[in-house]
Amino acid sequence: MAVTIKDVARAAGVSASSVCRALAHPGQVRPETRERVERAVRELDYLPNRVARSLITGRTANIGVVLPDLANPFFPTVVKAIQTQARRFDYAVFLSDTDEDADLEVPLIRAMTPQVDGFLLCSPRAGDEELRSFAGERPIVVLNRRVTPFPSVTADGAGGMRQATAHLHALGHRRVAYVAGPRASWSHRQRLRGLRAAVSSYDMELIEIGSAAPTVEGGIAAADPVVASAATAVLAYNDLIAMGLLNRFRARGVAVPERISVVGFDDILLAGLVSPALTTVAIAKEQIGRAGVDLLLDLMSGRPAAARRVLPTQLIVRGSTGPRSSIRPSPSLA
Amino acid sequence: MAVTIKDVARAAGVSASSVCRALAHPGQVRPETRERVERAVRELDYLPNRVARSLITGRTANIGVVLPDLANPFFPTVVKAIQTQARRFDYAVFLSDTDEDADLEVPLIRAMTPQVDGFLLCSPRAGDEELRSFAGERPIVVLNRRVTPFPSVTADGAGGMRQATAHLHALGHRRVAYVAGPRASWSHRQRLRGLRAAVSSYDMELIEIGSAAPTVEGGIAAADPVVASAATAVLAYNDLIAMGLLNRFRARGVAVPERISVVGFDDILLAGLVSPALTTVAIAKEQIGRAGVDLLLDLMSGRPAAARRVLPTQLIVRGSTGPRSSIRPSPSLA
DNA sequence: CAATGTGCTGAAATCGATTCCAGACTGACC
DNA sequence: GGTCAGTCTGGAATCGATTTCAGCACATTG
Repeated sequence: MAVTIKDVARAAGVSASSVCRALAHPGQVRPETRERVERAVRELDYLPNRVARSLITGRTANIGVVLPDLANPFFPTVVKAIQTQARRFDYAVFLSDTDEDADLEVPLIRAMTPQVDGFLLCSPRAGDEELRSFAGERPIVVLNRRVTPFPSVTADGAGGMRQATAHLHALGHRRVAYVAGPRASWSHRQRLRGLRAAVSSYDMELIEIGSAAPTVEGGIAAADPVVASAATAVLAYNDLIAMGLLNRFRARGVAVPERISVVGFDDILLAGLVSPALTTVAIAKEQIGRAGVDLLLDLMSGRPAAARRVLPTQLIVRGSTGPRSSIRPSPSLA
Repeated sequence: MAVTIKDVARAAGVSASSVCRALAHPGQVRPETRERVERAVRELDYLPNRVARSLITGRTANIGVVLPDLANPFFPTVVKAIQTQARRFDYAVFLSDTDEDADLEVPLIRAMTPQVDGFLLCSPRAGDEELRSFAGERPIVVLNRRVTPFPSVTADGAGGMRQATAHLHALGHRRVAYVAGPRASWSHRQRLRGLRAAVSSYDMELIEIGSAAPTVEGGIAAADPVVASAATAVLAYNDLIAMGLLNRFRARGVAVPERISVVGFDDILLAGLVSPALTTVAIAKEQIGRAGVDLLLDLMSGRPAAARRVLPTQLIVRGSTGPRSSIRPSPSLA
């Protein structure tokens, strides 16, 4: 059985109240008492039970993290940053993966509520209204999405798309395709908006290819429509889709970047290691996690912090993009 | 404020005890009482506070997961499987990333103890003795390592190395290098043992290259010593190291697989997408997570289950391995 | 020397849910 | 109609830690 405050009290010859005070408010007890308690704590290897404490103080020292898919390398990086920053302030992390199922989000959040002091919702898929229903309950910070009235941390997706479009335009591309991400994804909508604006400002043509699962498989499935579209460059909602495209292009003998240029988004760990290395828009994933924790801590300690942090994105040019038509498009295409 | 059992009791016109009974032991209350309670529960949207419950029942319905590095794609896959299986039995997951710091493991486990019913330790780095000190406390299942007296789920690393070695031998390789993983890693030691045995049974030569961090950077750093060793094939502790090798080899113009064959371990998500695609030993990562949860559930419900599950591994041959010396080793090498 | 104040301490209440126990009520049976 | 068994309910205790409150001991001051 675990050591409780009573065991310490008995060992130190004082009451439980004094043990508690000695640990939580050392100034309120006599030095001698404090020493006896400290000795007993050391001897018994006592660690206060956070669960019991949380019933009184209402503070669990846990934060809940909800995200759509841990298999997408984007999220582990964010979670790791969250972990690291949370630990610095003595918070532990409760994790829930919804497997891209929007309907699972609300019940999961509800179930976690009593065990956490606040939530970091990473790229939540549930509707705005559903999320808003939690507004009164616990502090919530939303990552990679904006939902009034919650503070949020997002990346400048539109800016990233602008950079990518400028890059492709400079390489001579005039007809580009976009492989869309999940419709429920705010990031997707934001990126698409930015892309449309950039494309039209350059007077380029944009072909939007269905909604793909944000996975390698989604990219593989989208590859053939992309080729059929006769675009000379393709932007993917994220790196996994882009890698799926690369994979299918290679299998079909569609040369990258000679026949078609490919741009990803996120700059996940292995984006630079595929071949050709993936040109992509980098997001400061660690910063998102860190900033999210910071905002949440502000919120939980009552500071206002109704902020919206937008982090810059940065185009990383690698081998998967090149000048248009080093090779002529295949004749079968208009 | 959240709805408590008292609110429900008041709304239903019964005592808190009856509310509790109506929900937990429906047979013990009159049907009419049960209905009134159920109606009140629905109207108030009441959800029992798991934290408070756990103080009495000693059951938190949480399981703790501790792992060394979420940035290694191997672990998110395992964690996702754990999540999925845990949710099926109504358990939530507490996650802790130790950042490969063995000294962090013990305090983290201790801190989590009161909030979880049991632990899944993934590839723990702490010493056997330290881990054993938790033997009395909470049920523990160890993944990717064996520590008496805990049940464990491991992959057959030695078998995987045997398959990989046979593959390389069949391709004509006689002098192979191994890029070691973290010394504290049980998997590393197990794989090395299997590799040594296999290599000597084939009468091949083995060059062991220092201990590398199990990351892309670790692989990049190990690449030059590998080239200098004049081995015609290299096995890496894991896929990340292997990818680092591929990356550095390409940068140096060392052709893969012509000049040197590369074999990874784990078969992480993107192993098949790099170029050349990585030959690697696949581990049933999802099965490890699932089996771990199953074992832990057995343990937590008092069933004995002092089992050691060993899952098979499977060599996946891709483009990074080929016949020896399609190109002669460079003359600078013996 | 009494009155007032200060510093510490322990008992008791609290958090929310659960469980044990005693008592109330119903129905059956003699 | 009275007794007994059985069913159901509410009150109280419990889990472990925290906090409030009252009281004790000692010191200071008039």
